[in-house]
Amino acid sequence: MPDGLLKSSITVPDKPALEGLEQKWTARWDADATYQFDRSRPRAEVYSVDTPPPTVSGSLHVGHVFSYTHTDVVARFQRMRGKAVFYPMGWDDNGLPTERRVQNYFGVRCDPSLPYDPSFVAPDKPPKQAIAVSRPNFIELCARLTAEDEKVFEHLWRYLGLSVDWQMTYATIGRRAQRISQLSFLRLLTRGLAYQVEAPTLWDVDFRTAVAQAELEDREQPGAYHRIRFAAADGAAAVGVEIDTTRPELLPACVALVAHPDDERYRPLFGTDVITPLYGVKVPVRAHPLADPEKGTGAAMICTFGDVTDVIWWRELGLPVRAVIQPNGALKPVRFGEAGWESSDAARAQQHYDQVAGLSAVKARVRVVEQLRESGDLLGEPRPITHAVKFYEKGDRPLEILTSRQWFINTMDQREALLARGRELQWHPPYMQARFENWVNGLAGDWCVSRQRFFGVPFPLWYKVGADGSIDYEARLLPSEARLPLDPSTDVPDGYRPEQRNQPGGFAGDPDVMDTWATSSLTPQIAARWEEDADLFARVFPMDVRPQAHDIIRTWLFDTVLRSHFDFDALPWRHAAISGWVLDPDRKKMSKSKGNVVTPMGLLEEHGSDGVRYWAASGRSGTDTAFDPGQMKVGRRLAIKLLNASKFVLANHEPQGAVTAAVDRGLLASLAAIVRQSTDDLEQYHYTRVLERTESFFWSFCDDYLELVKGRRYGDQGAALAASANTALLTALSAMLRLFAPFLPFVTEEVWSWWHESSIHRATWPTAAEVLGPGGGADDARGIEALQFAAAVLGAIRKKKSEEQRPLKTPVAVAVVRAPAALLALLPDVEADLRAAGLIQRLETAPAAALEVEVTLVAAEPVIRDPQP
RNA sequence: GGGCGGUUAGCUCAGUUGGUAGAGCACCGGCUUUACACGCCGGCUGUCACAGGUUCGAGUCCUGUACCGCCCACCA
Repeated sequence: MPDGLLKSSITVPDKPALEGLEQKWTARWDADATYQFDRSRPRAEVYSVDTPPPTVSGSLHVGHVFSYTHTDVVARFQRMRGKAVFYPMGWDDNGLPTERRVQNYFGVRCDPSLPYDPSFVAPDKPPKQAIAVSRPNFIELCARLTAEDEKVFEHLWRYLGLSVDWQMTYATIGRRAQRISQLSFLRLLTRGLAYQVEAPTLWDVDFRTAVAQAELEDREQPGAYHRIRFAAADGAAAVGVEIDTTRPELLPACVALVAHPDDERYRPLFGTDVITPLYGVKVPVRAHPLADPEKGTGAAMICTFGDVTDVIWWRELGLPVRAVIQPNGALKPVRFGEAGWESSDAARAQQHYDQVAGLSAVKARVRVVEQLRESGDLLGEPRPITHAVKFYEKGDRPLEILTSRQWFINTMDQREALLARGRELQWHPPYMQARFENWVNGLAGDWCVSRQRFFGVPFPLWYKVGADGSIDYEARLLPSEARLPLDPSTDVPDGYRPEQRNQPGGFAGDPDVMDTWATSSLTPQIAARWEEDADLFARVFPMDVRPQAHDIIRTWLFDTVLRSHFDFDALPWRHAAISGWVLDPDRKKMSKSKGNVVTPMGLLEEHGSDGVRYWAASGRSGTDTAFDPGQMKVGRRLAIKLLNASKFVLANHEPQGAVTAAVDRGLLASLAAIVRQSTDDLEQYHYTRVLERTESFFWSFCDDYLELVKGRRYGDQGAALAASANTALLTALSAMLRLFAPFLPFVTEEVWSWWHESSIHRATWPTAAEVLGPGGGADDARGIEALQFAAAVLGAIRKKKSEEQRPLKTPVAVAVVRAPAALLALLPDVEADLRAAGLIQRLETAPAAALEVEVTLVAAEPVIRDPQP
């Protein structure tokens, strides 16, 4: 029984309505475990989804509703195709956004040096002065707040009708995610694919943490070129070098000047030394091909570190480090004259520097410029410019580059292998693969995965502390995998006692947490319960699809491919379904402020979940889509129409019998073709076409077919032909509802329940053979033509009535159908239906080259109007 | 500077191997038609961005240009 269990009798409400369907059916689906994953099925019969875990510290906006609907449509289709759908839901509650939200919400700040206070209770209202709490206390607050957020999210997802298995949830800060993150990391470490190194690192001075290349963004900022003179070291006054810089405050960090090897202006100076203004520090003039003769004066100041190019020069020219920026962004104290800070006039240098030490970069810049002006080393006035500056995407101040000890995961060596993985993956739409290749080809360094933050997955290891109390980072103490997850700030390495923490001869925990992407990149492993539930893992991994938006191809998609490549030497999924964004009507990305005005729940309540899903499903893979409440209204109308048309079809379903009438066969044959195309399209993630075609078919079903068979189904042409109509109606309705079910889960379930015991979402996806029934295909081409012919004649009659502004129930005195002989030959098949539907009293035919219908209406009754006063 | 998409009706968009330009919305007109007034019927609307080329024939294929959007790189 493809349709599921039939009820013993059909019950149709008098006035079917959409109101309340969301509550009614979400409760039923939950009670019936309609979307529960059947884990008895082998991998070949499973369709598994690597659902994107939304960031719970943010709020859900229209874009989420949009893209999650796409995934749900495909998941529902696969379920109806007979697959056991593994459709988990994760919550991304790990990382900086949560930290910030918790700080503001509770009025606390994390101080990792404090001990855990089990009796700590957060105040009702956040105090003005933030309360310092320990890392475990802080994490408890994070967990508490995210748990509340997750409830709100889950409610919205259920209301939207996502067919998620709510037994299968995870959180990126949860125990499982921590264990898997740590496990994968330890294995990478053992294989030499993760390593720790002290090196220049991108650094956010507000969050005081390292960040990764993938988390950068450019912002246009005002700045200025300052031309500064460096005197020659040997005192030859005529010789000096002028440079342009936008960061004069880094002058004390200058370690060399650089120009292009072929630049004739500077060739004589290569190998000589110059003296920094203000500080009198001797720095060499060097040659490097990355220096651009066209920029500024052609010579540049190399500082440790002003930008990424400085790092390259520093490394390739073997220059020393002379760092001045501290982790908090302020200039650190420096003693001129000491090693590394030798000066030709240490007292003068110190006097200048003391005025900027402790200042932020921006304030120091102002002061340094004043000093340069006073000393006469600033040539001309600063020339204002606007230039792009690198920011951490969540940060407020430009990134600095600091030398620090960080963990990295090897990526640069894997480029070729990753490009091959990208080609192996099936992208929807295919052109999104180019984004991936672009990113891989543009990688500038290995992935920095350590963050100097608190609410994240800790690195699961310790270091030995030497007899002198210093940490020996080479002497790592690694736990056994069985101990994971663990927190080295509270857990103790094997063979040590808690009192030995941070003591000479004892141990110290790694202080950092992992980049949130280092955990998110393991979502397939987390959802599939890697190394915990081997049976489940084998049934769902590698997964079938990763749905996600295009802006995080460089992060989430790339990182996940990388981790799976390392952990399994395989792709984590076969398909990547890339969704677009929701745009404001003015074509800008839907802004957060606007997203908050138009809340998803408000939209769902106003237009109905089916109406909103209808709009969402009109957005093709990869294509940005305009926010359009008009389409939601259209979707809602479609849902209402489904209720009413279904009511009509089911109102009179007896007798049933063989489908023999031409238009009936034509209807089912057309529908069979749609079923075939829809199945193919959905297999290829082309869901928009399926909705369009099905909708278009459904409207012509209502407008033409229903009108044509209205009389016959009640027995006007005898029981056999009534049976033909009723069977065709019921067959078509059943198939259409199932075609609509992935898109409009609520209204289709409601209608289905009028005559079925079980859920439409567990029903079998329709097939062409089922729709055509026994003997299908015999006369179907003729049937399709007959139906189209009849609809065309009916349309001509309506047009005439409309033109003459007469009611549609006006009888037709004479209808002359002129058409080619082949068409006219179909007339006997449809004549009775046509006469009834068009109220045609006399039907004549004549041969003609093209179809043309001449309609003469019966004379109108004289209209008697009351005389106007 | 490199890459990727886009440009079709007032708006949002389809257009699948090249064969007379489509849908919905909006707009206009009409209709109480026992499934639906949360409805029904009908109508109006186009130099398919521009310029070349291939072809009997181009929205569709090729070349170039312009504009819009996104990604990346450079940013002394």
